[in-house]
Amino acid sequence: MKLRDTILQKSYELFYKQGFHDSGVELLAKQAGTTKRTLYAHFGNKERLIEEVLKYRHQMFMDQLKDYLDGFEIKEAADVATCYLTFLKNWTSSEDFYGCMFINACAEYSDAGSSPHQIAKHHKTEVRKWLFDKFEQVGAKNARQKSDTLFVFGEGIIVAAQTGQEALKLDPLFWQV
Amino acid sequence: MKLRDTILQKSYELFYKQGFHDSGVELLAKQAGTTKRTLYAHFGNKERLIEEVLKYRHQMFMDQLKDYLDGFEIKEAADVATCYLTFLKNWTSSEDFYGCMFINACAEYSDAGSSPHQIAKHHKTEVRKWLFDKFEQVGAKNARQKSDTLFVFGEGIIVAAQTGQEALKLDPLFWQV
DNA sequence: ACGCAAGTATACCGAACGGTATATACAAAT
DNA sequence: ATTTGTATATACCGTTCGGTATACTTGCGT
Repeated sequence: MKLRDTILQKSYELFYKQGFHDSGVELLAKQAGTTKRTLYAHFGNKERLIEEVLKYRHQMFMDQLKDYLDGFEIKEAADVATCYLTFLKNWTSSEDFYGCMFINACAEYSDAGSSPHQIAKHHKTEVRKWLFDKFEQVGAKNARQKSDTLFVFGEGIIVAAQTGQEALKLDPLFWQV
Repeated sequence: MKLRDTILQKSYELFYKQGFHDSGVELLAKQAGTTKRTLYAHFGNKERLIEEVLKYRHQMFMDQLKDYLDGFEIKEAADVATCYLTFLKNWTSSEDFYGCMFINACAEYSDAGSSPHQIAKHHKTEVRKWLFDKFEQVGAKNARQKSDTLFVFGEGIIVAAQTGQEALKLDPLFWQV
């Protein structure tokens, strides 16, 4: 694997676990098995590294989501919802779950003009769009309302898991309009 | 107003806008119109200040929620949901909204054993409990399921707003079981 | 065999970090 | 009138931050 990709991946892991401000460049380089000098040769500065890591994570997430959905037969609206929710369930209950990196990025970079915030917003917009397309593909009525409701609910599930809320009793049909 | 309370309030504002790691003690003191020496005399260290600020915010939030609900006549389950959702709507669309401070705290302190994380978890648990009580008070069926569904949905609305998702078309009856 | 790019190692920069020390000002309480 | 508590101002501690400079080594294509 290219060193650049190693830096990206290891930086992703550290940023995800420790947050952006709390992850120093010295440590980032060490985790990638390289030095600050090389890291700066590849990314220029920390801000650019963060941007690249977020784009890397976005691609990873969308690929995982698509791959997961390919394993199911999606025939109607209910399938989209259950599939997306089980995907999130698997993720949020996994060992190394520390919330959504993009939500975390917005928490650390509240300025809507900052690049981490913008990239995070873009990611969420893409997910929302993707859900809408899925509902449209199965010919669901009120696709926009269904997808937005499912999206918001998904965001809630992610955050509830991050804040340690367990044994949530949820209405399995909430998304039906 | 006591200086200690001024420090608490100003620290709350700075932490909320800039995050915890990015807010230095020097600046925190300056914003409160005092010095580091005095700040440390009151709170001992930054970690304790963060804890106090989070507890301060928790109290503020619960009070606001209760005050808001007192302005409505809650007769049935639907009233609880619409009231909570409009409360969130007002908040998330306000000028100085930078997400939920407790979610942000969990983003910066992913370690579940850290005090910011624990206080945040406690806060969410209290809100969840509060919603459950409200549904019970109006004699709603499946109060637990209703309250948890509403809670998760609320979390999603907060985060969706923070990540810049606009014009969400939501099913207004999602919470009905 | 050679040149050149890529990576390594290490020392260093100025600035900011959390935290402390010392010494002073001032108002209220006794 | 003196004590006491609270706040002030300022200088400083060691450490870490993001970022840079210099010099050395390695691997690969020609």
